[in-house]
Amino acid sequence: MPDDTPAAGAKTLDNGIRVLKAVAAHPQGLGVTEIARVVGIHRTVAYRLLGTLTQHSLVSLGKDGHYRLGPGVVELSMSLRSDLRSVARPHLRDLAEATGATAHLTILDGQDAVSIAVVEPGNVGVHVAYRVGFRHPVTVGAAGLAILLGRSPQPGERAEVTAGRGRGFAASQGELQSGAWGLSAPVTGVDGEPVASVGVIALGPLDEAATSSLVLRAADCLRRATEFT
Amino acid sequence: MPDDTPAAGAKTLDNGIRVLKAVAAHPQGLGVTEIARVVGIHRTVAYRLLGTLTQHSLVSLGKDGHYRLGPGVVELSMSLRSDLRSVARPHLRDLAEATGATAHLTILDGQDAVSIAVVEPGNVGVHVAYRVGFRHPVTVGAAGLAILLGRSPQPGERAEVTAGRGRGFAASQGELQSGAWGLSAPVTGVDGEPVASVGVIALGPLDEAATSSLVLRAADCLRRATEFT
DNA sequence: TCTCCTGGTGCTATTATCGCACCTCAAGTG
DNA sequence: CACTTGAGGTGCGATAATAGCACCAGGAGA
Repeated sequence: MPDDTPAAGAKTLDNGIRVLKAVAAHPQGLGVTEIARVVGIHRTVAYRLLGTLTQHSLVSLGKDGHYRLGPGVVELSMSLRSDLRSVARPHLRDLAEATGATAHLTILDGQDAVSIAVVEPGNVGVHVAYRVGFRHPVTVGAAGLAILLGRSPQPGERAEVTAGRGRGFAASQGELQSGAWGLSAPVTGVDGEPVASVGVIALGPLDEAATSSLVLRAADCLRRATEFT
Repeated sequence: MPDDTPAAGAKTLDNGIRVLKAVAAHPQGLGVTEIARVVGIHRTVAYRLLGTLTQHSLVSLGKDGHYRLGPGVVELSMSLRSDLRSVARPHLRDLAEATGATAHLTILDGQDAVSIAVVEPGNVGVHVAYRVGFRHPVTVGAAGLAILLGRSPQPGERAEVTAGRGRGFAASQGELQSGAWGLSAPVTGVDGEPVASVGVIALGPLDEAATSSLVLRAADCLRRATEFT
């Protein structure tokens, strides 16, 4: 279902990554034969690939003969944007506590927006559970739109982007999840290029005036905190 | 330095993963030539590999021509032990709040222990920053020792393991980090096999009686919460 | 017992990969 | 300004790694 990419430069690596993603997509574990069928490769090929992946702890073989994702992947993801993320975490925490909503840091990847850090408020009983690694089109939802705010105006862009550019933040309601309200602001890098966006998600309408000032302040802190790198 | 593994089943995949890890190890970004030198492969090989990795969003090419880790890796790590992790998070949060120390969930990978979830207390000014994905020998530190508690007695095991088996938890002091005190308990799976350990890390001596009961209770909750899977 | 499906393993034809030569471009350097 | 040096990027052939076959072993179920 994912990865209908026709071909890649390195076939073996490509197959290996597809195997890895197949394993990741099935938390309950997959056998060699199943993996081969899902990925569309020969059983023995999958076998070898899994061996290599196992050596790197990217997958691990359970006693039931099923492969599951291994601890190596979190070691990798650790260092992704560790600068941005570690800098962002305290600000996200403050943001979450102050607004009582789920705060998140989202970056751009191609045509998608991907959340890379989420902090949920501790003092609120019910809140939006926003997952780290959640991927969605950048043109949908406040988090994505905020990143587009940081870019120079594009022909054919959504009206919300053009409108939000003056305000400095983007707001959305129910675009990614019905009932969820979002408000995000862009974080630009040293050269003014869009890097990411910070924002909050709540289960109901947000006080735009109060929330936006908090979000904008967090975005500003992040921008200044990362401009030394 | 890492990965002195002589050979793996699939050479191309192996090289690709090495490239990925090399990129991960240098958050400031690496050029093609540098990557090739670090990994020990030809420049053009690295080039192709990076192309494939880029297609899968595992790495991304910045405007400065440097490759950095891409968002795809967090998507992968999302689903690692998502059952255990999502179940554990609220318990870790409780543990962190109750003890005022950093709570963590650690799993076994070969001869190493790897932390896969960490919750830091919110109401304490200074606390131990324990990183997700931190890897260390399983025979060092309370987190690793606790996992060994869950296993059947091994010849030559550390005295602390044998001693701790009666109490049901392991404690250590300054093994991984001088000044850090740890206390962990094993989480066993349905078949009694060691799955992981939960514990806390603090900057000073822990009240063993009070802390251990909290940690043991968290471990018990986890054990029961995961036995349906 | 027999069958069927699974995991696992040598082995060779074939195919993907490696590494060379080559090009472009930008930054130093005389 | 010409020259050098080092970077990224690309086409192509020989070679080496891989794909897929045949085959073995074991467990579940009929």
